[in-house]
Amino acid sequence: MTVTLADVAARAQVSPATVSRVLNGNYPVAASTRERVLRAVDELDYVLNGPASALAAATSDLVGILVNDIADPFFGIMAGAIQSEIGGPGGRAGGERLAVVCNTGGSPERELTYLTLLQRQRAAAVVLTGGAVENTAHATAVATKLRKLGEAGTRVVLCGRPPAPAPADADAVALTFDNRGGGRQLTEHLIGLGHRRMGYIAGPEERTTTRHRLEGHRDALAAHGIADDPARTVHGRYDRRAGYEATLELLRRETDLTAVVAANDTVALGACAALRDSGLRIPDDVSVVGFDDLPFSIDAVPALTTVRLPLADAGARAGRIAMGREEVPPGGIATIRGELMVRGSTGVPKGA
Amino acid sequence: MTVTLADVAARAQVSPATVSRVLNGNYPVAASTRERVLRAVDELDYVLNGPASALAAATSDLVGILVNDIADPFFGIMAGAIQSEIGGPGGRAGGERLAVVCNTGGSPERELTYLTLLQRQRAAAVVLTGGAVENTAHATAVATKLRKLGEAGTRVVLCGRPPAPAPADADAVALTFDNRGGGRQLTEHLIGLGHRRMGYIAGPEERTTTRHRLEGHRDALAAHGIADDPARTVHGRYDRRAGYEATLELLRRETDLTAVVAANDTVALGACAALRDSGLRIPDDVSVVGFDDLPFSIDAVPALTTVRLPLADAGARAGRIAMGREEVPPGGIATIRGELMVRGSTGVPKGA
DNA sequence: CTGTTAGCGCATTCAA
DNA sequence: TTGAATGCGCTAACAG
Repeated sequence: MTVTLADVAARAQVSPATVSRVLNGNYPVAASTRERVLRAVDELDYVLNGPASALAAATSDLVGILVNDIADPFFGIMAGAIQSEIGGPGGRAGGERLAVVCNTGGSPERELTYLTLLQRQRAAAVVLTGGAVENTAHATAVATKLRKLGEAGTRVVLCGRPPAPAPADADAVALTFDNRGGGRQLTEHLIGLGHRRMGYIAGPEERTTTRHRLEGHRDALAAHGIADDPARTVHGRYDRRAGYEATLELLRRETDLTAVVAANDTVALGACAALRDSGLRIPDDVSVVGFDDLPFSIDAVPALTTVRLPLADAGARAGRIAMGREEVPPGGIATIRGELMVRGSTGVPKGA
Repeated sequence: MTVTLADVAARAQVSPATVSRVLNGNYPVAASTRERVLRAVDELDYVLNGPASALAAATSDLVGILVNDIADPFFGIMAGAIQSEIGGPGGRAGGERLAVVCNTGGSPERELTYLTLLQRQRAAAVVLTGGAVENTAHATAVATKLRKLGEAGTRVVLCGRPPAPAPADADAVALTFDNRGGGRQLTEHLIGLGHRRMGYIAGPEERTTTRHRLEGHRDALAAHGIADDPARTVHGRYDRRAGYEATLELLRRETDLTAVVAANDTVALGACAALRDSGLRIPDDVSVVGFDDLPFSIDAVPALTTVRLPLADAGARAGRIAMGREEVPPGGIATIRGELMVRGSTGVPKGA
């Protein structure tokens, strides 16, 4: 039936252990012996049995990557970067690690379920990307789960997510984005241009990313003594449609907004469409800003003013840390700042 | 140390076999017994050992998804859809299945490597998305590998990729996009508007998707007696930058093009940027068309005329077929047509 | 450097 | 409906 290690050993006239050593390349093996083994492997077209290997070694070569939505480039870029760094050194089909991408859809239950599934697989590492759900019960459950994973030898890295609460501290490394600072920069840019009446399209409630970006916005308002009118904030999903509808809603509530601050670039695109469909010009009538600087943002017309997050770099770094190939930042936490990209979608307000 | 099946069995006062049966839900177990077992599982916080389970059962709950680039929404959307369909009941131990996303970057070697890795994991199914590399040696190698996977019980589905050559026929189901038809539609739309001098920005050579779309374009030209000037075709990667540069190159070669046909939407965006930077207006001076209808395409200004591919539907269907939850199309092959979306980026040529 | 010996934790016969 | 026994294929001590 299927070829096993023993078959290879027999053909190469060595013991199974030796074959294993050659395949894993972790022990010294005589060159001639290795040669013989590899030839046998080739001749028999042998493929290692992953599960058996994982069982015996008590660790697998799977790396879990949790994302909210893999169809969203924000996550796709990070996932791709992580995956590019988890491969091992071994050129041969040894040393390679597989990325298990888990789409949580932002659901706490699914997040937990996937974490359990990854625990079941004895994943070598787990990287959680993007904002966390802000729900104490859930946060605790996740932290507990992460601690258990860590205890079982799974390296845990948070990428673009704030550090988990205490119980997980010990193990989990966190690369977090400075969403608050980015939010502040964007709104300050607008204030600097002269804007005072700005609408804010926030992401879903109970999400750290949503809250931090919004807080940055409010920080900027407060710093400049601008009243924060609650009617100017609307919550919605992180997608184009939400941006479109939220913008219409904002316009309905207050017709003389001079700027719209969107929770991210995708939402901003929806906002632009809504403004355009409402007969408003960008930035002449209304300025728009996004967040993330996804690849398509520069191609919007006018190009989107936004905050660039180094998603690929962050993902790559998370991947290396997950593989123990990069030093853990001091305190296990690193804050990654965004960079304000001023482009055509923002200008001085109409009256100015 | 770690809790095992035996521990649960001891606590529930049953045999390990019974616990296994409860967990897999495939055998009849008395309700009261099941109750007791589940309670023990909970109390001990037991998590099944995936590798052990996979070893014993000779099959895992992993599903491989091969993509060229997970950061590209084209693949992200399909991957997400596939993943959403591979869970569900009918499965073992919880019924959940994990998606192993493999980024090949379009490299034949990596494609083969990942296929081997998936084979090693005893993956329950493998879905290959996107166009294939057109290289006889490689195609044969892949086909051989797919056959082996199929023989080992792994279900193989191609999604957005033409059927593999003969050796794999037997097992692999293929959901292929009608790239040729889509390409033809786009160019015919342009010809209908009066265009005669069209530049074509193709994807990388040796890719089925590239070839089919280009052939569709040429079919349309031929059908209307328009000469196919080789100087009007430029090859490049499937990204924005390639579109930008290829467009500049086309403009350099021939200054009076009235339209640019891009290999896909991403490339089209780059083309739009290049045209704009060259002082040309879309569609007044030059019309532009893309392919795929990715989410951002409708937000381009002007909105992109393109061919919509039902990526999510196709992915979902591929996922269901991979799980044996949907009937295989007759002959194992289904062709999925795209839909022409006429939008603002195309208009009558300048002279007309 | 290489072989021998034990399990890793679970699913599944076969009996009962 | 349940239990006892067997082995899935491999790795990791421990010798030699």
